[in-house]
Amino acid sequence: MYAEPDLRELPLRERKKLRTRRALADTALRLFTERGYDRTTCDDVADEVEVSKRTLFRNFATKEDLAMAADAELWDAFLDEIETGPLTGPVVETLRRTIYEVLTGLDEDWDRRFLATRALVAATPALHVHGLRFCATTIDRAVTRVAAATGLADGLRLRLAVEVTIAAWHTASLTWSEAGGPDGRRGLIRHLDEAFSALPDVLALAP
Amino acid sequence: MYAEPDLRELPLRERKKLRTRRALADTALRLFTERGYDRTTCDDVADEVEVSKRTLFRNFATKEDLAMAADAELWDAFLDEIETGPLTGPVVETLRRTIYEVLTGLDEDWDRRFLATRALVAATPALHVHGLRFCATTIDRAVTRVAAATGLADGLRLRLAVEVTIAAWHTASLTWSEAGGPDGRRGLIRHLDEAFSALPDVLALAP
DNA sequence: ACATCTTTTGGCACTGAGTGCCAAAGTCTG
DNA sequence: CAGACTTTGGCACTCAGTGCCAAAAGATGT
Repeated sequence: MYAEPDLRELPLRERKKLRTRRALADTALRLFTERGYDRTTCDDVADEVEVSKRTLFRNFATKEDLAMAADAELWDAFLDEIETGPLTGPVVETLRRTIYEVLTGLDEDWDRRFLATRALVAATPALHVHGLRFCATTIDRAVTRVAAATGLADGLRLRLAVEVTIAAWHTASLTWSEAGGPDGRRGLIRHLDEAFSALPDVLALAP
Repeated sequence: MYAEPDLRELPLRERKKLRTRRALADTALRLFTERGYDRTTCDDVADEVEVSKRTLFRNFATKEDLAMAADAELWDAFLDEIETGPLTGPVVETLRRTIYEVLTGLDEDWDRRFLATRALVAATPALHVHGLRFCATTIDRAVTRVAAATGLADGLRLRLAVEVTIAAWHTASLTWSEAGGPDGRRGLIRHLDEAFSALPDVLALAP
């Protein structure tokens, strides 16, 4: 569903639109990386793709969204999975499993783009925030979904569980990208394993 | 230090500047709440305070900062505390204690402003993100500081500890504000107690 | 192949956030 | 009160993002 079975089976119109969208995201990531996020305007990107600025902003609501398309793919897929898949067992464990499944189902090229995005974010304070945006809205929707599906009424505990999961994700993706993103998504999953297995002892962590 | 012993002891120039800053933040919070964040321009705020837009942006880097001045106060004080105070015992426990200390040391009026800010954020998707920004940059700086002070070299575990603390904070402040912010900061602290004491069992939370 | 309906695009003018610059005003020091 | 220093105002500017509508292009039925 998120792999890439979408190229030749769609009506021409949608195929073109999708191609434009990808060209925009790819070009943006490249230009932002080469010249810097702040020193690249949205017009630059639109020009390079030979598309009007208006079209760019119909595909991506903000410049940040344009830069973080890879993140959006991940979390969209995550929410899709959560809204359709089964939810049994401990919440944190379920969410963790879902992340793994989503990760392995993503586009071939996703690793590279995601890592490049991390580098870009690390170099761009203004973007730093928006990396969290996906996490935040995803948390909200995940909480709603999990509450509905499991009947867990304890809002505080449930939200805490989701937030802790995201904390683990966040930490893992950071350490992974700081290490240069070794071994693609398999490496990322290793860092996730590390983070999740570190969780139980975190409260006791002391100098 | 963050109470309010700053009114009559400062040179006139700084006193005025501080007053302008506060007027801007207060007026902004009021106008944003009354008319809505998106339907209030920065010029509106500047006009109301009878100050040029240029001055507004010398005091607050962005419109978001203007709206979330209360958050900034909290986290600035938190970082100050962390950079000067002692750091012994379990990291999460220390950070928790620091939050409590900072909370009790804040301005009289802080409760009201913070709660109003939460309501504003809840009503404004665009702001939703920036509430996390303080958390994020605070996490980074806190990690650095704690690492330096305790000699904890395990970046992953340390960051995880800080992130989990912030997750608890975030959850608590949300449930507190959703409950209408009962009992001011004492109520907030109760929610924090709840969140922190729920942490150990969160990994096992299941339907 | 053609007319028609629908979706997408381009281009333009506009709002609003945020910045650089410099002169004017205000504050501080002696 | 003079001169140093800081803050402010105002203007012109860049750039992100939007509303609008006409033109282009794909889809559909005959």
